[in-house]
Amino acid sequence: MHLKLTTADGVPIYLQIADRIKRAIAVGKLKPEGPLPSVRQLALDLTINPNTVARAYLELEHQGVIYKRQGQGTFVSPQAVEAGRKERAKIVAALLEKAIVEAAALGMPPSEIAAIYGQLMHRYGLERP
Amino acid sequence: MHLKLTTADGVPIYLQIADRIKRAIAVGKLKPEGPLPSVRQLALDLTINPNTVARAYLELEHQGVIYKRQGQGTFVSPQAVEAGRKERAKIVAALLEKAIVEAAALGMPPSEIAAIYGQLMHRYGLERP
DNA sequence: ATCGGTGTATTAATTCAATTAGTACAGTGC
DNA sequence: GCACTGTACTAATTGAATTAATACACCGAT
Repeated sequence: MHLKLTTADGVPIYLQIADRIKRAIAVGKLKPEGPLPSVRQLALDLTINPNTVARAYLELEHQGVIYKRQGQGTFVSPQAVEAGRKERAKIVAALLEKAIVEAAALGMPPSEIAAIYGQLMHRYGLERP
Repeated sequence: MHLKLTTADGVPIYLQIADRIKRAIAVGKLKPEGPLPSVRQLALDLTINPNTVARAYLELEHQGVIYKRQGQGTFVSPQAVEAGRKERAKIVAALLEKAIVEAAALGMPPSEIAAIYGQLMHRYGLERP
């Protein structure tokens, strides 16, 4: 488990850890049911506090990407990939909802919301095939 | 100019002031080219620091809702209503962009983004006529 | 049972941004 | 020059986020 952390470029350590692990799973470096380094071990490697690693793991557990067995260790969840997909959907839905609720609160007509949405999707090349 | 401020329900004073003034304009209580209370006067009324009022005015100026004449005072911009509309669009666009950029970064296919968007618009009854 | 491993809980130190205020400065017009 | 306008700069306060210290609780093998 070789993680490279950029010391404080603004992104919290625990989020960096969580992100690296999710990528490792997506790429296949970490396989379902495979063990993650222990909280203490990873903390030693990175010269940080065990609690910081624990927090990263907690984040991942909430996302359903990993699970823990008390006294034994932490493992990649069998449905890690699918869980990652659902988590993505949740994040995006929350952001979209925020925008839509704000628009509605400001009295913006649906047609205008749709127009802005369409422009943005187009700008980022996200046309439907 | 009677503003009622709920002391620290979490919303910053300067934002509350800006909001009240925008509503006053929208409702017609403040008319284009009409004067706003001076920074000092309003600060006295509200028993707060002039700089706090100034900050609220700065916010509104950035949004094109008011303008200042040095040494004379602050006035409602002629295009205040239209400016308010544009400001709304900017806010909503920024929020939507955040969501779309995040979705793209997470590798979510456009069809899925569109699906979530559609669901949300439907949930909030924002169908196009 | 106890040892060496696992994760957890509680609390505190630190840092950082946001908010507000104190105070002194600068422009305008009578 | 006086009385009014907004402005600049600095500092106090607060509150949330992040990280760490340290002590606790669980598991499995010896």
